[in-house]
Amino acid sequence: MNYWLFKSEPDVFSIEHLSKMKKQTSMWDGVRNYQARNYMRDGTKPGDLLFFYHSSCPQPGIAGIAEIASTPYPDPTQFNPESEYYDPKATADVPRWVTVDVKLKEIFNEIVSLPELRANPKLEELALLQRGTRLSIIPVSAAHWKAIMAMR
DNA sequence: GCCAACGTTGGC
DNA sequence: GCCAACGTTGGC
Repeated sequence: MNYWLFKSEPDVFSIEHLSKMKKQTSMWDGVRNYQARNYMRDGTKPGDLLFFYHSSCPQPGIAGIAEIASTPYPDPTQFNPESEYYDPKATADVPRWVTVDVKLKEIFNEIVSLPELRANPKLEELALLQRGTRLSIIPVSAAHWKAIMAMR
């Protein structure tokens, strides 16, 4: 069982959006970075847990928890010319991007904010907090997961 | 394969 | 809106 952190801009898709979806489950589409895709394609398994992180917003931080609810499959938006995630170089035979379904597990009463995360000495090596990390899919160790769960 | 120019991310 | 730090693109 692995732990992850998935980033999303709440203006586009927030944990509140996820809570209103049918079965509180949604496809996590639009990942268009190779390293993030590789984590998603090669790393995520049904039952894995993820922190739902809100970025590029007034209060950046971890808003709650979701569960990986499918195996990875081709992201349909890459084939849709109407989508902002359309990739003309992707074909049905050779898809380039993948997605997984995620299911809501818990919304934190209060966001565990980025400054709080930075202030926790146990999280010094958390990949999210390293200089230059911009990945939207980031692995989280069991120890880091536990430390963050204690902060909510 | 190199690298300059450009685009994106994301905190502030 | 600014800017640092990446990633991508494309000419050569």
